[in-house]
Amino acid sequence: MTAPHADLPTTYDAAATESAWYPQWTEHGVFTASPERAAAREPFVIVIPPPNVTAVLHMGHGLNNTVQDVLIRWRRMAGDEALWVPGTDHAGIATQNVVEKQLAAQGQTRFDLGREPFVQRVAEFVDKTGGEILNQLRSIGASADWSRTAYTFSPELSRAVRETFVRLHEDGLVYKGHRVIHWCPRCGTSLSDEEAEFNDTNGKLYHLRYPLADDPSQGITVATTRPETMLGDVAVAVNPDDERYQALIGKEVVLPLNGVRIPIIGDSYTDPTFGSGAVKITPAHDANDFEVGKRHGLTMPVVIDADGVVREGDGATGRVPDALRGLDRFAARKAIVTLLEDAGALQKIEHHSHSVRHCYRCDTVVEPRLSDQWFVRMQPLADKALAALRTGELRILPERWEAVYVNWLEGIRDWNISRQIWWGHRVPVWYCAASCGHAPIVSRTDVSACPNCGGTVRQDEDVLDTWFSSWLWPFSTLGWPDDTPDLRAFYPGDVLVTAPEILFFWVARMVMSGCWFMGKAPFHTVYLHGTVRDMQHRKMSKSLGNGIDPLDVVTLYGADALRWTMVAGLGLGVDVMLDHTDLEKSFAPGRNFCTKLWNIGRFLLSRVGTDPVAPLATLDRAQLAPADCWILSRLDAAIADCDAALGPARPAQGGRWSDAERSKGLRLSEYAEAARRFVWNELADWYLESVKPRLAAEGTADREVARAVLAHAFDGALRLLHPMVPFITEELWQKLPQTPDGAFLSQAAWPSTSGEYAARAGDFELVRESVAAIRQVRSEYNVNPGAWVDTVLVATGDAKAALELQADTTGSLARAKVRVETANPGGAAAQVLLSGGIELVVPLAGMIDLDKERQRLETEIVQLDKQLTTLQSRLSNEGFVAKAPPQVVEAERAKAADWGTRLTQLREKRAALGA
RNA sequence: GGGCGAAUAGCUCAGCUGGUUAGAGCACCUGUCUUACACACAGGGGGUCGGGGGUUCGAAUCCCUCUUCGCCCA
Repeated sequence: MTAPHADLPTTYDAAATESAWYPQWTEHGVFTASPERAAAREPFVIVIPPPNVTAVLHMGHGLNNTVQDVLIRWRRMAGDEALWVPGTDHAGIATQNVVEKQLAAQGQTRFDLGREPFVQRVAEFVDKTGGEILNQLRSIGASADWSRTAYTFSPELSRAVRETFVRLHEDGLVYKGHRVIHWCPRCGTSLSDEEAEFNDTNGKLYHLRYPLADDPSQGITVATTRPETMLGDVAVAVNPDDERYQALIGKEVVLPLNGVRIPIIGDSYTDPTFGSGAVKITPAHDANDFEVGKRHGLTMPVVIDADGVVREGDGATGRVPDALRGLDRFAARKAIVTLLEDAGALQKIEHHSHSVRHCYRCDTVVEPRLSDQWFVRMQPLADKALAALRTGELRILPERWEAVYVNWLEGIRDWNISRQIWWGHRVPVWYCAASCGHAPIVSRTDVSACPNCGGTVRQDEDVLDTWFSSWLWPFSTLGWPDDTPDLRAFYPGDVLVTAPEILFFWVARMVMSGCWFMGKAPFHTVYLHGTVRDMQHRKMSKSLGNGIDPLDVVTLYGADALRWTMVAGLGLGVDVMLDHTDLEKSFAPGRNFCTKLWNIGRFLLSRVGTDPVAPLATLDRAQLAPADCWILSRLDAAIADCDAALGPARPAQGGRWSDAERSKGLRLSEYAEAARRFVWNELADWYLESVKPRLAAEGTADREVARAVLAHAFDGALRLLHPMVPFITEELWQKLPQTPDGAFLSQAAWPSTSGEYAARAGDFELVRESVAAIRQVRSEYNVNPGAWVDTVLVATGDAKAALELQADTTGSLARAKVRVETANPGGAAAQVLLSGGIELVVPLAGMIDLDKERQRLETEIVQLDKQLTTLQSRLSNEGFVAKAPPQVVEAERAKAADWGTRLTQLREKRAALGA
């Protein structure tokens, strides 16, 4: 027999397939959404978490974007107008850092270039190297709508940022504040609370003794982790309820080293149980001290500058001894400790582990700094974001993150949005250079002259936090503030897929901005996936060197294998563990799955051929074999399982999640397993094997039925798998005889259940059970795998008829000559009791070991007897019968009857074998 | 320091509102190159559901407590 596709290689060539299909999809606009079409069907919208424009793809991106692609491909097939908006953000601090490093290599700083040329240089750098990650996403199959690629620093999105700033200012939510903020001396900018991350640090607690001004023989001891700030102390605070210190409130102490006299004050901020119970107050260098300072009207001398260097700043004249001036803050700490020790002011040093804020971009220890910054008043925004969750407009999966979200929003603090860098959206505020008295001008358009005096103006030097542009992403990418067709069709979106790390940075803020500016949350579901980790459960990172380059994986194993590995391992909120030292171990299962799928395809194409197959609907139902009904019912089950694992795609009613739906769906690993089980364990292991003889019977009507059912079942399998492994499924689908010319699996319909075959699936289950039992006997008796064995199935009635009809199938699957009888022939044989009273008899001439047979029966009898005893004691428990639901009692009774019958039969068999 | 969560087979995890003979994938053991696939097929072993109490006719599932981990926030 010459097979039409016999020339297909036995293993799948991922590289060739991937490079062939991706361009086909894009050329035919498969990924391009249309607002017009969205009028007639449900839109389904995902916006990408924009990677930094200079980022390169890592495993975290691989995971994140695979998940998004699975969802968007699923909904595209399901008939939604699917839109996945891709893009990047300009990553103010990170990108500026990169270019500054380049300059530093030439011995230059940005100040050598000046602001305009520097910004120009960064823009050129981004033009030249930026956005590469979007190309990399294509190589893992991302089906984003590239025609809508967005960038937070584009003119369009910049306009949205400016609109936002001005509108919030008009709403009274943007204001300029003077307070202690987080400052990164290395980046030279302020940071938001979220950008200043806590790191646990083994530090020291220094106990310093400050002598009383009017009696230096007495003093008060303060405990501090930052002795270098003592130069800027303006008070010592004690708790007013602390009896140890009450008498000292109102007295003055003298600061060692600079001789400044400062008061002892009472403030309940002081924790009597911490350290000595007295704390030094340095309002310019600690956010809490700043609040204390304000409450008590204290001065705020600055003794550390923007570079983290100790010197006399505002209000600090005479406070910094010559020996300390110009020292870096950490060098100054050492020097001051020595000086204090020499002065007898250092009482003791304790080990003290505490959390210290670090810059999330460069890991430098954050310096609290007193400065003027732009802030967003968050309370009104947070209220709306909380309401969105509470009303069910928004849900977060896994649900436990909802508590974290609520907790953060309830303790919301104002957001410092100004950054003292150059790469970013400049604050749209102008000041009259002539100081004519005109208030700062907050404007949507550039201002060139003071509206009051007509004099020149200067624009605020600061730029805005990058997150201040990305929090607009779900609508700025659709054209906002203009009322565009895209915005009308695609806002609000559906699902946001990201990692828990940016729940506050980005997700919560997007909800706020969406609710505030658009009146609706930007999505109904937040899906927070796990983290990619190595085998020691460490996060993959460049610095640890434990990363895996997704592009290496694509080269070695294919994009589909990468995607499969991600999705199959992705329980809800569960981390994905990968071995960076052994890619084979990590990705072989994905590749193996693809190979399996490929070989099913090869088999099908070689045996089914390319001749047209009858559509399933045209087949005479009476012609369907039991195996046909079985596999079609299994396909139904797989479809139902996949749907249940993935969906619902959106809330059923009124855009609000009901309690029943709220936690449902997005179980990607369950989806993967349901599809895998169907393809591998049902279609390949059973149906395909059972259908071989039928396909070999050239020219028969039954062959045509088998061809049609097999082609249909595989078609369904490919559809179910496509969102996960798009390349190989498209390649195989294109080869199926029933695939229409010019169609793409990427656009084919997601399958739906027929519900038609389940009732007739049971007959083939008899075969499966028989075959499994025969194989087990063969294995136990070490029957030569190639040898055919005689077997007898003992059954009556419908079961007998069904087994007779399928005797050949059973035989070919089990390598057995199968007879079906109404009575047990007896004699020396291996005997197995199947369900429904059916018996399997395998008379292995000369091989039967009676002891072994007795042992097998005995083992089963003992087990069943034990279980039946437990069951019967439950049934004889009056409490159980009286209080358990009737259907439960009924089910247990039926089970007991069933087990009882079986136990009797087993005992009869054993008796027949003799003692 | 405050809050949230998790502990189920060697590993990663399912097991929803209490009633199954406690499951899956991978790993492991045995056999097999059976003409789609050894990146495979067939068979098999493996868990007193972290410890201790309690509620209940009945607990992996609910409550308390202890232990150990993780995450978020200050």
